[in-house]
Amino acid sequence: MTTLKEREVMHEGKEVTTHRILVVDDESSISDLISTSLRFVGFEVRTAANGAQALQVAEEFHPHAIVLDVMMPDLDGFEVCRQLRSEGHNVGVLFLTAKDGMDDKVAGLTIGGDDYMTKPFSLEELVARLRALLRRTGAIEMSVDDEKIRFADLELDEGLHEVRRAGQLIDLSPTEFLLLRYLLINADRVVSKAQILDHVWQYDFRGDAGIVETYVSYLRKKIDIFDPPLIHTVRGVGYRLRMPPKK
Amino acid sequence: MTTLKEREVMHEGKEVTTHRILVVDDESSISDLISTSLRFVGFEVRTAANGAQALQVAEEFHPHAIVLDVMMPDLDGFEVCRQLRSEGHNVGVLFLTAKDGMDDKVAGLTIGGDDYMTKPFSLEELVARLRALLRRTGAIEMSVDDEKIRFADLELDEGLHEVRRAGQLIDLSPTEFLLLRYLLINADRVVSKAQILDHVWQYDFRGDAGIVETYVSYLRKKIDIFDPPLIHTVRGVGYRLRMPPKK
DNA sequence: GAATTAACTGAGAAATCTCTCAAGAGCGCC
DNA sequence: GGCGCTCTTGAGAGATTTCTCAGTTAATTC
Repeated sequence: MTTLKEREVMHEGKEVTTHRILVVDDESSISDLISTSLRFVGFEVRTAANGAQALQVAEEFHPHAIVLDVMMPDLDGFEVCRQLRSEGHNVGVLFLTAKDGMDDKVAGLTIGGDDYMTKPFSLEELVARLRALLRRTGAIEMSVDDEKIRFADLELDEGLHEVRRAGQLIDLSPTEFLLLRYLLINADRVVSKAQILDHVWQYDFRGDAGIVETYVSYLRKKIDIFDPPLIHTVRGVGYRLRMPPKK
Repeated sequence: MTTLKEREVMHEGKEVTTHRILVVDDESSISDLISTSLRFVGFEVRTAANGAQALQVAEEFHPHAIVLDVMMPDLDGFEVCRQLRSEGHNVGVLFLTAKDGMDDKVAGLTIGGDDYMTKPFSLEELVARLRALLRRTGAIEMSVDDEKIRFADLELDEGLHEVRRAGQLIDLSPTEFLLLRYLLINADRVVSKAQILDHVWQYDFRGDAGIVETYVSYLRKKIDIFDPPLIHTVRGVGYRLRMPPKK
């Protein structure tokens, strides 16, 4: 998962701002998972284990965005958010909610530039949503073109959530979309099925890598019926998006 | 197996950083095997026999990467990793897992720049993966060119997992790839079949050296149908990659 | 040059990996 | 609840890879 790094390389020469993200969750396994992931794609990350601490850290860290668990022992996420806002922190928040129980309270979370995801989530999606949030709240300025990932005649638009091959619109399921996105971000590089599983599927997925094969198969039927085929298997290693090699 | 040394020679004049690797495994036979191997290719190695000790050693040794057995009597590998990360050690981890029994827990191991291998593994592969990990986590800065090993008109690209002879792409099986890599790393030097067996095959392989002959034969059919032949037999001793001697 | 030893190669069995398909579970929507 | 859609899982066919073995060829020794 090297999204930001990728962009840094693509834009070499340009100055690249590193964005500060505050991750707030009382389960350390979750906040570790998230912060490791975000650090790796190039964000600067600070963590807090509860609401009070979150307010404290935000004070001096001035994050560009916050990943905030709704359910916490002391202040809940909503309260933390309210206090921050009232103190003038105008920061985008990506709420994390448990799957069930509070569908009602969740309504209204996205009215500002904010967003929310239910646990468990996929790390690919977390990064994508976080980046979208930074864009909406103005922390990142991006041209429309920056929202597109291109490879050969394949084009994935994150903003529009659209995929085109040779200009032709292709309808993908959410998982297919994430999978293709991951392959595109790692274009030309071999990614193992384990990597795909870890990044594209929800972090608590306990099935085996067979599902990746199935989805690659779906994807091929949708985007690789064109010429040339772009998804290549590297036997015993993984998959790779590439132009067919000039033999 | 002298990869790093090789590079040091290639880059003579340049200062070469030695990387610190922490090896953590409770079976001393394994950690000896690994640490001997890594020391030989030029890393600085420290070992720990359990999780608690690993944390302790990491504290003062500040490794660039950790080779970490998942299954250990006290803290398991995941926990060790979590504690390290939460203490701010931003270090890449190469997890070692037993072949069976924990396919489920394996999910999540490749988050960030991390990677994992199942026991038993091949030492060649361990080194290759470890180097890839150092590259990904930024502990080594490498140009794209450093990922290529060249000899004559033969070119092996580790990042792309590709081999070309005279510019022409050649498809190799995983074992063939590792074997060629080993020969390339030791270009111009004679390597015995025993050495090849020890480095390229899994460390618990119990077959005889005949298999090396078979694989050299496969390799010749794929890369040495060109002129000049590069894989030469040194009768009674081993094999050697070289330009044919001008008689 | 005959005997001996080492290396090469082809064939085939076994193991592994990949792809595809299809049945079934889960979910949201009407 | 019923319907349609997506996702999951498992099974089986097919392809590739790995390994062993044995006959053949090549090099070395005497």
